[in-house]
Amino acid sequence: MNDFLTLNKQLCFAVYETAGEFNKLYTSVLQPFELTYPQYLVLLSLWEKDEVTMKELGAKLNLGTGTLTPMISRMEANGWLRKERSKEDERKVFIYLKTKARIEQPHITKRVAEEINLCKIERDEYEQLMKNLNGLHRKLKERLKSAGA
Amino acid sequence: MNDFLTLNKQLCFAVYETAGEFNKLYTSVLQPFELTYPQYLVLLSLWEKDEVTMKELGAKLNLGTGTLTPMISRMEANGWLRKERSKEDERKVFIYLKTKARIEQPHITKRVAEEINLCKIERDEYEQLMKNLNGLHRKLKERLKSAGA
DNA sequence: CACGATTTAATCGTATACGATACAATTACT
DNA sequence: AGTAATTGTATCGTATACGATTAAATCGTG
Repeated sequence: MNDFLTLNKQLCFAVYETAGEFNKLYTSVLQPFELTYPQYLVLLSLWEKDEVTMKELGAKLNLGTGTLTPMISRMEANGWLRKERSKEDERKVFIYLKTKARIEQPHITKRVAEEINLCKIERDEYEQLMKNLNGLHRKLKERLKSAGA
Repeated sequence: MNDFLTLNKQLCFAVYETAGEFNKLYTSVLQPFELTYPQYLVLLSLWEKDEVTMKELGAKLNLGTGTLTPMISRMEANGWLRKERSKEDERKVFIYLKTKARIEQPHITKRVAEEINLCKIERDEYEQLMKNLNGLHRKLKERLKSAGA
């Protein structure tokens, strides 16, 4: 007599494999721009609000410096943005988008929108998922915080 | 005038960061068992159906051999399972759980259940998310398939 | 039987992702 | 003024995750 839920009934696995599919879908769209999926998320954040510190960007994307520092360095090497250490507080590093990111934005946005449209996700389905995922995300975050993790 | 959706309204980012939170939550629970989150998903699959081939396991978890082969090798080295090449078809490698995985199952399952219960996810919220995520996952997979990816 | 096509697993190189640690800079306190 | 505490970034080691490639094994066809 098994007392485990099957893999297919685990919410964590549903999120895990959906995240994996999103990764594959975006990777295929972004490859011609020589961007990875997480780098695209960085650009999304910076297109919305440029000139932020590494700390602020990390908080926005929920990523530690172990992930963010090498990623930003790669994006700088590829000409998307530049880093500049603050004169006022030398602990802080500011991120600035370069013109390449500005120029490519409409192209990238258009291609991504086309691809997402082709998935035929209904608007109410989208909104309900957003609402439910945000609720779930909040609960997980609160549980992690109160566990002292 | 910006024509992009903000990061916080992107479904892909909601999935991305929720997956990240699940990873952190499970990692903290599984660390005492010296298991990682993806390894736990492997065990979940094998507890449900043991004695499968690498191909079958990869299909179940939606993972390629570049990810699965080293992961299974690490789990073999840590005593969770063993690999055995088929005599009938030497291309195939079978995976068998070892007693350690059987013995530890109730302990792991109990700890995970406790932790998930502490997240206070309502049953209807859970079921609605599962339904919606499975629908989304199917659409993404179909789009990837028809794009020849 | 030989050979091409296909299948399965392994390997490789690259990019995250994480937690721990180190270091430099700033802030707070005595 | 000196020192401890805190902050912010970088580095390190390990574990995925992916797509491309390689190698061995099997299958199908002539």
